[in-house]
Amino acid sequence: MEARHLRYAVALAEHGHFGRAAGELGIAQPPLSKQIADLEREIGARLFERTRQGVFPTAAGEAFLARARRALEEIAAAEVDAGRAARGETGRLRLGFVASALLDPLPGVLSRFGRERPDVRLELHEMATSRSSPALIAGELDVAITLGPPRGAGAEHLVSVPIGRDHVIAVMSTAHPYAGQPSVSVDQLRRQPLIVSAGEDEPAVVAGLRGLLGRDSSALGGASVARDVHTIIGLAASGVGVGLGPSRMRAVPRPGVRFCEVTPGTPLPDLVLSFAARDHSPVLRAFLDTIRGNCPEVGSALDDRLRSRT
Amino acid sequence: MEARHLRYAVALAEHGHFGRAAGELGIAQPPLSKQIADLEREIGARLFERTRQGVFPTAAGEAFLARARRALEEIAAAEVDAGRAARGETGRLRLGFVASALLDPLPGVLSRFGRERPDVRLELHEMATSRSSPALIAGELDVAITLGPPRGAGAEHLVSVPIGRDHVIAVMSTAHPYAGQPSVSVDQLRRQPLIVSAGEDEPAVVAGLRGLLGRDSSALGGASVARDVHTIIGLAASGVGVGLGPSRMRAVPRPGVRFCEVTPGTPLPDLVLSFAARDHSPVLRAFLDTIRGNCPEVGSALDDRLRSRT
DNA sequence: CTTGGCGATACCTCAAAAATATCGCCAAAC
DNA sequence: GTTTGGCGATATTTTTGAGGTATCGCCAAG
Repeated sequence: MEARHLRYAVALAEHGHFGRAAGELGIAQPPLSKQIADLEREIGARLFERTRQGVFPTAAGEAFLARARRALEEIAAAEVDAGRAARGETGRLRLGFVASALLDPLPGVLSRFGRERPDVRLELHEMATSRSSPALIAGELDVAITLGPPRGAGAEHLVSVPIGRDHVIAVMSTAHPYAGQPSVSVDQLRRQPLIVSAGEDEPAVVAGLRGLLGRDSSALGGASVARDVHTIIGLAASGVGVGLGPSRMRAVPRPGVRFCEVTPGTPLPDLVLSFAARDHSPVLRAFLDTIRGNCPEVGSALDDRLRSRT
Repeated sequence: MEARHLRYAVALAEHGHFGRAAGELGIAQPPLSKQIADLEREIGARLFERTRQGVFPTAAGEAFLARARRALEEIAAAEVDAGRAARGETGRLRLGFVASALLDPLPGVLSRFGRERPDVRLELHEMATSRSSPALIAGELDVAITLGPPRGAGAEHLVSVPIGRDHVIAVMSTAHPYAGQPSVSVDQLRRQPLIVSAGEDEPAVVAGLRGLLGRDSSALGGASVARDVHTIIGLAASGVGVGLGPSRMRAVPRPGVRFCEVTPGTPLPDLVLSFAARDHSPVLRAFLDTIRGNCPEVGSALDDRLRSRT
């Protein structure tokens, strides 16, 4: 049995007349008669009662038509759904990201993506840089935002693009003596109680600080340690000391604190976006477009990477 | 889009291999490749990813396949449902009947029909003989059991068959003086307080009784009147008098009463089954078969009527 | 009795589904 | 390195069957 039989039976039931139903279907009457006859032979039962007053479904016909209409709806929906999925309007995107990405690029990216693709299910997983690459390679994530490019086995199957430069800045209470300065120097920092992030979560930031303060970083030894930037800012605001962290911290709105550049400027690992080179999913594509629109630093690097992948 | 495309796509997804899917479908590989290509062109999106490791659905393919499977299920169900409806295994039967039919043929008929056709929805309507025929003609009933054949406008479009003869019998308490007799005579009845059914519900029975007792039926004038046979039997059991009613009363199980033939024997109108001559519904057909099996008096009369109708 | 409308039938045409043969590609084996 | 084998795509032919035209048979209305 073919979808044609369903369409013809439904049209015949709607018009109650072979000639008019055939006209509506864009065919002549004899083929319609034949197709209905074939259908009835296949079912093994008369589906329509032909009378002078018109053509009416039998009980078997009614049972058939109910199913036929639903089948046709499913077929139409199959075409629509597949098209929407192909255009990336529906589907799922599993995003792994380091917590600091939540400060700067993610809020804008996510809200914009959610507006542009309301029917895409976003699955967000905050995770350390080191866990993202294996998850991408294993197919457990579709896209990841990490600190620095992915490494480890299978990293060559990933495409990655820097989406945000970063460097160390200081944060302190507005009441702090240095708060009036445009920037603070390393020498000044050495004389301060410092607050830094925990090494395990963001080893790159800690390494950057060590580089900044010099090998003899006795100051770091006595620093307070916080697990995320919100805590660093909170401690700095309460006057415990001067906080050090990624420039991304500026995105946290908080009265009573001041952010300062640190001299000399000390770069931190880039925020990097990566995904499987073989993934051509349209949802991923749409997400990359959103990233490009929201991260000015991306530029044409992403297009280059997309063009050169397998 | 045709059902063929759905079947091919589902088979391809199941086997992950063009050649094997084609084999399973009973076609060669090239036609399958072409049909899938056509389908993808119609949808406007690639539905399957061809890799060295096998053929896998894309996101669009998954969306399509989910709908396709449901559509195919509906199509299969359409065939099954239509077949079942055509064989009268499902559907609806609206039966109008006089109350006295509930005494004798209906209990057996209904329980047997319910066992044989568990998925047919039975709609039972107790109604007076005079209301059944119009309801049949108007299409509000599928079949009716009446006292005597249908009359009135449109009755010629009905087929009717007697399914049970009937005559007047008496019922009395086992303590009654006549209870030991094999039968009671009209003369004996004239000397008794009588209990008869109400005229409006079963005028035919009352007419039969008047004929039995003679024109000068003063006895009837003073009779007690009950609206149904159960009341007649109940009153007779309590010794109020002798009840008169259709022989069908015997079917009511009740200790403490005795049923007697009345001499001379007085016929009552036949119980008649009728239905629309143009109704060829298989459910009706099945019901007629059950009637035939349960009512020995029907014999071949029903077959004759079925054969001769339009 | 005739006419007209409707569905079925007969027959033909042609599009397209499927079969056969072959190609191109890539990975694994030698 | 070359070869081989497996797989999907392509080219070409064959065949099926969907659809078109002409016509029939039937019945009800005029």
